[in-house]
Amino acid sequence: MSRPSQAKPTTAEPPGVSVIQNQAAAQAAAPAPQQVPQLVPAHPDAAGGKALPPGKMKKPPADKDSEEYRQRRERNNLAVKKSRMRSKQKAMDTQQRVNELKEENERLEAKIKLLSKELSVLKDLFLEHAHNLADNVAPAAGGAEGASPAPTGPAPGGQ
Amino acid sequence: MSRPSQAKPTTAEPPGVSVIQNQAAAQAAAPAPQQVPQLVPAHPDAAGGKALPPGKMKKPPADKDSEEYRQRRERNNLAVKKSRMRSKQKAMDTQQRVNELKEENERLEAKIKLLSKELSVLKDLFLEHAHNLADNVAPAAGGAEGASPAPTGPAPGGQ
DNA sequence: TTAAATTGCGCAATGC
DNA sequence: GGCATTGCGCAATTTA
Repeated sequence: MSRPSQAKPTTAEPPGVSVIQNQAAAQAAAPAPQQVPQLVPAHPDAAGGKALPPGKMKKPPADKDSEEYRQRRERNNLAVKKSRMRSKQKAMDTQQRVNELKEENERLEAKIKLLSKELSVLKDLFLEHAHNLADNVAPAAGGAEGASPAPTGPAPGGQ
Repeated sequence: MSRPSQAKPTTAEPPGVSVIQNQAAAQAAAPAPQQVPQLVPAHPDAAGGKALPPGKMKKPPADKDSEEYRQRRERNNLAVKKSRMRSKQKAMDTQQRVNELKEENERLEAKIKLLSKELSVLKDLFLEHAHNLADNVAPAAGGAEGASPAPTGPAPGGQ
């Protein structure tokens, strides 16, 4: 799970409240409040003059103590959480979709099987009838003409 | 791939207190050294005397300078990467599966449509033939011979 | 230009 | 004891 010391309500915390402050508060009773070691990376622009539209370089490295910095961080943390939740939800939805589609496919296959069977039966009937006609109408073959029902057809219709 | 030299300040924290720890992330492609304060919960054993099985408490606070610590971290980072890659791969596979199933679905539906049509045609032929029989056979009670229309069937080929 | 969303990454807790 | 998962925060990037 996550950090035990961090009380993380499912609902988003009110804007303007820092998580770090929450944690600090959580152990406020404990002595020796620690201070954040702050390392500020060198300003990127130190190297060469950027060829950008006049007037503005990149960004100042964002002071960590800045109120605005904390605010941005917190907003981003929120956004990240949201994004991740969505991502997970989407994954689950996709999985579910797979299941649904699988089911649907089985349904369709069953239907195909049924239709095929029906078709096969009808075709057999046709053939049988055709044979009967042939036997009755064109009795060219010498022999009994009235007795040749041809009981079972050859079962046409593959698939 | 190997970690760039990460200068982590020797922030030795007193046991039993939360502290903000620095974290650095750097990539070869995107060199952007970041020093990120991270919250570390207090050592759990700090509170009261724990009644645990003999001889073993939980863990020593894991010296961040320790060689073994760095090794563990690095291994874990590797494992995390691997796990995440798998996770993403799985998600993509699932998505692909959805696509395949959708395709299959369409195929099946088309087939059903075709079979239905064939069936419909055959049934119509049957009906038509039945009518013809009724028309030809009913009025003349004599024999069942005479004109037998029975045009050649459309010979619907399955598949 | 700014704010939100996404993405890669490391840390730590926890599961196995 | 070690790898695998998971939640989380930071920061760089991308998108709107």
